[in-house]
Amino acid sequence: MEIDDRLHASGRRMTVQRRLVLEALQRARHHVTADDIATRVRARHPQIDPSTVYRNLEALEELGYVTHTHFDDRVTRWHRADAQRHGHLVCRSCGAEQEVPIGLLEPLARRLRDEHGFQADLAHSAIVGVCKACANVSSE
Amino acid sequence: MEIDDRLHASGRRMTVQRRLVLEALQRARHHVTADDIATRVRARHPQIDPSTVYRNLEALEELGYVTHTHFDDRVTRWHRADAQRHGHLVCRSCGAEQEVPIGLLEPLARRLRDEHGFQADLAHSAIVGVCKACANVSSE
DNA sequence: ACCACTATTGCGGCTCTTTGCGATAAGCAT
DNA sequence: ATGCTTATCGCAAAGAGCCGCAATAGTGGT
Repeated sequence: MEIDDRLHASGRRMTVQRRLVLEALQRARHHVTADDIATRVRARHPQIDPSTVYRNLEALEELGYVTHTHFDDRVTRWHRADAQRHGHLVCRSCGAEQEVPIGLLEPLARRLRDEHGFQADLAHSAIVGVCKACANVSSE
Repeated sequence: MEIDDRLHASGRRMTVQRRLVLEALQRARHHVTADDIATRVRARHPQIDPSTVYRNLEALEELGYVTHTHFDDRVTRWHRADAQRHGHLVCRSCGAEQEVPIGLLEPLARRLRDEHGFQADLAHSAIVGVCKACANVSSE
């Protein structure tokens, strides 16, 4: 189903602003912040308010078209929902980011579901820790 | 080792402000926001600036005396580092919070360590998902 | 007790994000 | 095309957190 139809089906409207946010997200490969998007959109259309970008990301997320992930610097990053789902590892020492297959996180998700009835979304927040490189340095 | 000594050993000083932040954290049982602390401290000592509280929490964290955890709302919560470590489950639908024993998260941490050399701190960010109650409601 | 050194503070200001509100403009019916 | 309803927008302001800077005050040495 087309984006426009999905918007309409949920009682929303397609606006110029909405389309621009969407396009910016299409072009962005991965993990961009709302501020990034706002900056890109405003580069060509300065009259568009940042808050509009934030609100549109939210709307598009409710529609299931985009998703956000929390990284450690408490910055939210957005990407298209059709991208391959994956977990994120972030090093608290050097900031390096690494992606891991979602399957790796599955066992924990299953256990939380079985033992607590909790349907965890383990890709929603990055996993913070110390990466291999930094661990080696600090143990020398 | 006493807090004062640890401070000195790291080239820091013990100040009135530092002590007040520390005391506020002692009294607070769990998971308070920096703003909570600031408000409590400022109730009796209005001249203490909020930014000082933020800086002190950071300093005390580097010392290993306090820790912070990210919940799903973008507010960071702090607690004493000597408290029992545990994971957090947060429902994205109703906001309910639940604690789970850290042991539950261990298998994943071990796997990340073994397969990626990554020392994960799985208690650092809350795990977001849908709690049992909300899952039941939405499936009815 | 006094000094010098510098960690820390309070203040002002700035960034990123969210929210309230009146104005604007999609999308539907006529 | 025209009007109506109301989703959405732009703007202003607030909230959370951070940072630079000049003034203040712990600390260790004399």
